[in-house]
Amino acid sequence: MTRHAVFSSGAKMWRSLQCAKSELRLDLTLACGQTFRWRETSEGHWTGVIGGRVWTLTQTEDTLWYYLYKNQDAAGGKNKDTPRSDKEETQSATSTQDAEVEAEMLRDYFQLHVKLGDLYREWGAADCHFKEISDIFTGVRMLRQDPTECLFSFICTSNNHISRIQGMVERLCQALGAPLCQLDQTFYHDFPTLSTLAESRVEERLRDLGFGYRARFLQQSAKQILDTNGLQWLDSLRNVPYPEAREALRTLPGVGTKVADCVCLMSLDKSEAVPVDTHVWQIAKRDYKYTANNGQKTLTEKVHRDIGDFFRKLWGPYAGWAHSVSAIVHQASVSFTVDLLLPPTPCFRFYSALTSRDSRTSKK
DNA sequence: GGATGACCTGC
DNA sequence: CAGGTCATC
Repeated sequence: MTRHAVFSSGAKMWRSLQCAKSELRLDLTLACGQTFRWRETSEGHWTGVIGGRVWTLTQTEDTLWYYLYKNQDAAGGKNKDTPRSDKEETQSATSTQDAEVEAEMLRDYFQLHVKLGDLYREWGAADCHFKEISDIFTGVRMLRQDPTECLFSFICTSNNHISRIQGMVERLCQALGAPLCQLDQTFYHDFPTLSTLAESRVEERLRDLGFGYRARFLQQSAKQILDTNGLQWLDSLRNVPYPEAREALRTLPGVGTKVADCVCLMSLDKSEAVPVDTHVWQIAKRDYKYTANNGQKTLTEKVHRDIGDFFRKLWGPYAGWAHSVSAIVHQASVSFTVDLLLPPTPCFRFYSALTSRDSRTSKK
């Protein structure tokens, strides 16, 4: 049986690329709520799917190491769109070329061309609140996710909590995604395709899997994309301006302001998109003395826009990236293990300030 | 525009 | 109630 790869036990099978921890922290980046499928399979080792392949990643101070598993071949020609004859030969022949392609996939997924250190300096200079948390939470980086996976994962997030979302996305892939490989006792699947998600049986199937009312949103959004927009539509939104992409997404059932902004930011290259939820709104009022729309009781469309504009003005064109660093403190209070918060103390101040505020408001 | 309530499920 | 969306008033 194939095992999850561990770095110390087979280093020669691993490949690497240069990447400082200050530019990328795997643990924070993969567990901060922007993606729901990565798991820490052993200490410091993260296993997940990129581009239809299963990867295990780990890192040392200046290096990102990766192990790429071979997909189990679906015996009996189940894989209809990959004629195997010449593909396998070229694959085994040119391993250095493969390595460059693989490294490029990772650079793309982690957007390593964006210099996070420079951005942190700019955000810290413009915003003292950011400066206070940035020393502890370095290397929090926006992923460039597959738009389909991002969209349908985030449709699952409405009125929901992280632990349940993770289970739902897991079951979604297991039930409807193409099998990739098995490692230890775990089966890895690709994210379902649009055409699979659009099948009419899908709603009932997902209801049985505990998706609730979101089951219909998922199926109908997939169907609407295929029927009225076309297979390439989602990907093509990478090439249009942020406001246009945002409004386009909002025509889909189950996609409102928040989900549209998440998809724009996390998969459609809109680094200025700031997903605004009630928590971000509280932060804006408490930490940034945000006073516009003071009388509003609910998160209206105008409040969304104004708060987004507020942070874009504060943080600049990569405001969405900065937002995710700031939001991670909230994540820490909900789902992170305490050791991530350990060494420096300022973080504890922030952390306890936050949790005490939360308990106060929730008791009200 | 803005406010309200229903909507699935589970910890 | 949970990191929301939709229909309705």
